[in-house]
Amino acid sequence: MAQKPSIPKGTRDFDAAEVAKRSYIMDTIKQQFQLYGFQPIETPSFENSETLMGKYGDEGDRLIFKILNSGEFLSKVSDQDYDSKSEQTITPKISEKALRYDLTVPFARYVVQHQNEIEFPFKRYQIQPVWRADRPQKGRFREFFQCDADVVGSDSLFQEVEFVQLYDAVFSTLKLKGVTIKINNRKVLSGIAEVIGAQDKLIDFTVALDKLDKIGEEKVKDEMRSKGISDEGIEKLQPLFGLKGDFGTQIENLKSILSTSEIGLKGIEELEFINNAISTVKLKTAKLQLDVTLARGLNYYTGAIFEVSAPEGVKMGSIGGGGRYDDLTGIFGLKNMSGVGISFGLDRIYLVLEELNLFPETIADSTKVLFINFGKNEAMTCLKAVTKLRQAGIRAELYPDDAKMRKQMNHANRRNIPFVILVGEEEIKDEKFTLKNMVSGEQNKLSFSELQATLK
RNA sequence: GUGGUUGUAGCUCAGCUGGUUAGAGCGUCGGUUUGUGGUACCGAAAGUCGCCGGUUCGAACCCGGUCUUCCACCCCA
Repeated sequence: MAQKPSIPKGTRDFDAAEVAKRSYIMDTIKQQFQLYGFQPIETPSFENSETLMGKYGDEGDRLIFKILNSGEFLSKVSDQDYDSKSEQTITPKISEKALRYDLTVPFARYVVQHQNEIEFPFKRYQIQPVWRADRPQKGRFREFFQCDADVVGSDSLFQEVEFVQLYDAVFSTLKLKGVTIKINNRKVLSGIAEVIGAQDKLIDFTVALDKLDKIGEEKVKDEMRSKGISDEGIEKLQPLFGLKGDFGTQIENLKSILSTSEIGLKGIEELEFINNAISTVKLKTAKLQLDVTLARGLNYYTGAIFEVSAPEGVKMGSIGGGGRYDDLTGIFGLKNMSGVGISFGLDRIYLVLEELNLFPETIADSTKVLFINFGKNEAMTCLKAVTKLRQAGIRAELYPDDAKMRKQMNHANRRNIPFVILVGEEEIKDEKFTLKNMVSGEQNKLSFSELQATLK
């Protein structure tokens, strides 16, 4: 046997059942997006490198798939650059395009590029694959789908409120109960950094803080020290590590910690507004939780930060994330355009639904009736009937070969086709069809109109 | 990018401290049953033991490299 073909690391093939389950999730998300007034757009799978590079930090640049130029691209590299063997020097000279890494940056590019045609505030959704040159592991692939909804052109916090509702609506519709929508605010994090005298180390500080529940208080402090945050600053953080309780209690504690920070108090005010609004309209099944250690996300979040974690007991990274980014389009030259958005991780939601057995049984609808093939003449009669049934909207097919009955019946079984029809010499003579129910085993000789009525 | 792990028939996996013709279950194909499936019984086909190299009289098994799988770290959906 020849060497078996394969697909690249971190990619997958999907069979019919998997496609059906994925569509079920996608359709649910799409339906809610539309219900909330978002319009679909699509962007190319690859962008100009400069659109993507530098938008996700150094770590992100490493994970972007670069596309090699066409033609004699090496001849454009000078001997000096070539000899340098420096990836950073050579890559831009041999690669001018890259696969999209997420949907947010291409969206920002889209908004800037089409700013004169867009009616603001602009609400769009986008469901497309993205690629990351990451090492695969649980719930992490090199090709995966993101389902994003974003609004640009409005500072209103009602947008944040609606996104919390949208998360709740989608997961409730998917019957995925007990998800936690974690929320934080970049301004609160900035305020804390300010209070401890580490404004300039905001990213290092937040990345360390984010690991609190994973590596524990002491190691977080170690990491902060190693990044150059002073001991007295870390001392001031102490109340933060013990921050517990419901939304309101945490808010009150934060107010005293941040009492001297204008920006911190602004962040608290925003969180309070969102929480109050959600308390008023109520969520169906999700929980909204304030998590001051939540600091993930990209360098461009400026206000709210969201992350959705799977119900307790399911080992899975976040199944959604998002936030407010005041300045994203600024990178592409369009100022004063605030945006906020969220993303659903389709592939991870799939794994969670699978693990909890939450997919409906009936999503994979296949052929309803299979005509058994007894030979050319009989098959011709069947073909006419198949054609008419299809015109009536009934999924019907004819077994293409006059194989042994056992084989044909087995085929119907394996594909879960609920009915077969047998047409032999006798049926042709009587102008009847023998319909067999593959579940009960019962069978009847019917006229075509009776047949059609039964299958309808 | 770092560390660990996995690879044997179409699928899931056995295979002892290296030792003759590498096994099982499921599936496939054929038969019992030439127009009646799911059950049962009988039989058959099917593997360069991931790939390349090394050690050895002898390698699925030991060693090195490489690819792949899965897991953790970094980071993230």
